[in-house]
Amino acid sequence: MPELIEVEQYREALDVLCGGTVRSLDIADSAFARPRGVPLGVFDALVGQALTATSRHGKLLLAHFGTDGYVVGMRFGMTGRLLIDGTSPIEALEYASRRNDPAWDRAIIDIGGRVVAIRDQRRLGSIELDPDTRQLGVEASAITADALHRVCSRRTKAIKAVLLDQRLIAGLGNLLADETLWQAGIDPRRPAGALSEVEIDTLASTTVATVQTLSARGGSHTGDSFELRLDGARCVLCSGSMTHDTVGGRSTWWCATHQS
DNA sequence: ATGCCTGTTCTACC
DNA sequence: CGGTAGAACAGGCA
Repeated sequence: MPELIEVEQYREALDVLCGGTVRSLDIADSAFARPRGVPLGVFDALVGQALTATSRHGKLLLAHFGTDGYVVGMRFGMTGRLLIDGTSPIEALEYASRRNDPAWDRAIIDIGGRVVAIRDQRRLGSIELDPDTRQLGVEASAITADALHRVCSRRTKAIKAVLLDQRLIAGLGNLLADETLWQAGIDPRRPAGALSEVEIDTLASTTVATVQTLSARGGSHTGDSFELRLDGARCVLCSGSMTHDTVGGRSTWWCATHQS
């Protein structure tokens, strides 16, 4: 997605509309709604409800409506953007088309006359009424060493796979995970449970710092290792050679020298 | 033309 | 229970 940094930008844009009332809600593509097969009519309950607050859990953007506790969850897949009156806090996503076609608007909500749209070329995002946030793990942007220790403890799968598992840690995507491990000097293939206490401490604080730094820079693609994601690249920290393989099911780049 | 891509979810299998 | 691999979803770009 849009990783948590981008979704937070979407949340801030949406938050401006708090106080407005839903005039209409249109989901253009029924396949975009979750859970699969849910009748689109359930979303009609939102019409007439006021947007009271916005929040975010990992990559899930939550819009809270009315006094009855309606919550709309929005996911943005690989190429989803949030637009308000046709403009988005993120004009173009890495790895997405530079085209910007209104035909890709999968859900449109009129809140107090302002038009909120989820524009998603690839349709890997979704919208859901009252999503179950208990399925999501600890928020990555504020993860503590204790929380990371609990998540890694006795787990045999690769640390990169743990960082990406939204049920364990919510918010990190492929770029943030690679950048964090690169900054922390940890090999993405290491079994999570084999990390030392010191490495867990380092990884937790590096995760928080990386999210903070890249947020200030403006996106998940602004990490110091992002430009090293190509064959033959040399690590800018130690001049070791960058390695590319699949880890945790995702394309992974790391420094063969200083990440151990 | 083939492979690749900031994601999630499902099945099959060990 | 834990974990892995592959496919599916989908579409544009190098």
